[in-house]
Amino acid sequence: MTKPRSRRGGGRPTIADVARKAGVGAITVSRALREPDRVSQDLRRQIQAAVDELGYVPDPNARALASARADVFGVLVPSLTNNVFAEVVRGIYDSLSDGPFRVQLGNTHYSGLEEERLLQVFAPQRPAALIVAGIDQTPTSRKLLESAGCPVVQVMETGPDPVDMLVGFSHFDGGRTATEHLIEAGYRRIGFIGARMDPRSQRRLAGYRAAMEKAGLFDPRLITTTPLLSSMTLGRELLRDALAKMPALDGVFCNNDDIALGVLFECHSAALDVPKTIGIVGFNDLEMMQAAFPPLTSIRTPRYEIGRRSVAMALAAIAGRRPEQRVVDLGFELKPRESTAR
Amino acid sequence: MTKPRSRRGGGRPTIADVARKAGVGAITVSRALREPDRVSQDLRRQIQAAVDELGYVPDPNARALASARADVFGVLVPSLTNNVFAEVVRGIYDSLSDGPFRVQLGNTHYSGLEEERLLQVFAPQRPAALIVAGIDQTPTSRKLLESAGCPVVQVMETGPDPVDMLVGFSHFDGGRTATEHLIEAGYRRIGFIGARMDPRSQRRLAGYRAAMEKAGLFDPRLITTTPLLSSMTLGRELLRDALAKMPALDGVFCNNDDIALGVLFECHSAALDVPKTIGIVGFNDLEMMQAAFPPLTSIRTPRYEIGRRSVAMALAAIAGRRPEQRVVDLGFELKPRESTAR
DNA sequence: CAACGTCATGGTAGCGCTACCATTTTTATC
DNA sequence: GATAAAAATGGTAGCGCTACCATGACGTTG
Repeated sequence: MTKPRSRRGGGRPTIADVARKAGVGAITVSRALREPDRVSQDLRRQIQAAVDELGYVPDPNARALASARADVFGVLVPSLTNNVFAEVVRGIYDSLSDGPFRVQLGNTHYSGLEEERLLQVFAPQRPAALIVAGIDQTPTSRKLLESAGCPVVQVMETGPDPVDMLVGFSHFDGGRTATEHLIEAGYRRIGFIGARMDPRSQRRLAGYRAAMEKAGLFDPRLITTTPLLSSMTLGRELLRDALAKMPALDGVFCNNDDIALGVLFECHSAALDVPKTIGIVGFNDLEMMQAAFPPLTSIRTPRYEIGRRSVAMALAAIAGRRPEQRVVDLGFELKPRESTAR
Repeated sequence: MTKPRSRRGGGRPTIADVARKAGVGAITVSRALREPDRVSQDLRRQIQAAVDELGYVPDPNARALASARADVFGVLVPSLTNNVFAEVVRGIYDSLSDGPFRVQLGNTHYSGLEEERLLQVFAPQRPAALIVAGIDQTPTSRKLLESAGCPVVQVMETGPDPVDMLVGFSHFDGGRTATEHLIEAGYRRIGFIGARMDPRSQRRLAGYRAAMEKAGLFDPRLITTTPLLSSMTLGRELLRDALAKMPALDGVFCNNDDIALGVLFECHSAALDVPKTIGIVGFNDLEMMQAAFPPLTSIRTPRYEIGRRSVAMALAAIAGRRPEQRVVDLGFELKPRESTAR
């Protein structure tokens, strides 16, 4: 009969059990697991054997309490269903899956207040790092991030004044490039169609406007937006609205690919030839763009790579090797396809 | 000058600080926060005032260690980018956002081994509940779930033998209903097109087969599948394959909506009239189905509701009110649209 | 009004781990 | 071979919280 376990806990082996079995001190077991280099090879082997035999797994809660640091990456994104963020999150998970870190994901619903609330929930956990989407945090959120006491990576955009580190690309340049492409292809009355005009969409719109003004083509009536959440159905509706205002429209730069696909379907439905009568450009270049008929031109954005890179930067900072480059611009790529091949 | 803080910890106020300020014992503060009913109104007020003044937030790690139970829901899904699971996850988050629970999300990549690994990571945290997608766990995973010591909800499917609780719908019936709809609409040489044939897709295929056999229409050459991850591009390719094998194909039931949309584009590209020449049915009824041209028939599945319901059941079980109904079938709904309106 | 139960509150002792410091052992240096 | 420096190991004392049990104040019952 074994000594009865203490009343609490689930009877799983603890570090003390391992230490006893291996004939060493508990602290040595702890070190062997976390900093193997600091323990002699002999003991390391003994300890590993004891760990394997007992099936010992460290308790992350106890570890977090004792070290005042949890092996958790806090991640805040505005949406879980938007494919764009889903891929960033996937990049983060893939980069973290073979290490000791867990992911704590929060959904801000594009709301600054919700972001504040979530940061307040995350902070007491003392996460190892924080990854947040966007650079438009409220002052409160920014303070919370600055005082989090861990590496912080803002993602999706570039900008001048990161809280700590920053990985993304320029939405302004993306919008401008897309619009210039339409202009070069010979389109003239080019509309902007956008839903859920979050800050990044606003910057794409600004890029659109810059390109249009430079070409002497700008007209405010070319812009059709809504604060509603983006969807393909909305893309169809918005194109109808745009055509009602501007029947002579001959091209559209869409806020994102969902809208673009809706626009394409509306063109089919109204028997408007793409690309002859109307040219279409989307944004993000989701997989569906090249599968569409006709294939749709879009701006490919490095979403997955942003996820991977943000983790790499955070891990480097945790390891004390803060990257010299605190702002990383991963760029984007115009993918011209039939929808703008006049 | 205040008494210097202990060397560790970040200097945030602890429960002892609150207790001192409120003039009560620490345990009473703990109770006031967790079970307000067991503390007199007077003390409750005093304590609340002290909490507010100090800005006290309980340390979740310490709490988890002391109570051998973390306020964490472990959630395992096969994919983060598949919109279907994204909506389940969104339902889970929305149901949990105003309570004390955090979410720990794991991506199994449709792999049983990965699922085992993740369960082994989750278990030591002593989560409050586990939500896992599917009913086809490996024996090891099943044992891990059974011995997790917390409510377990399997989601997305119905089935006879849940680990604990189960919320979903019948994929077999869904596949059969979709196929019967095509048959009733007058289609005869109805193909099945599917990618990434996970267990749920297999059951939809079985439903398709049952309907086809019952109508005397089954032919194995009508089935075109691939283990590759599903995408719209793949939908286009698979329809080409299917037509190469069976040029007389006059309808397709697609594994999921991505494939269906790819099939639609391929039809446009090959100038095949939908629904006259070919009828198309998808599965899940993502938003894009009704926005497509022509709008695509699909089987609407209660993804968001599955997420909500699974949390509701888990919370009830945590509160000691285990639902009498351990298996909940949320059903599905055929959404007939133009793509099958011959 | 004694005996008992119930309610409100508090003290003590951990939960399982690691930071900090002390001690011992080994290695490098002259 | 003495001395300093570095490496390896361990003991102690918490981290901040809650389970468990004890206490005292009240109300209820016959």
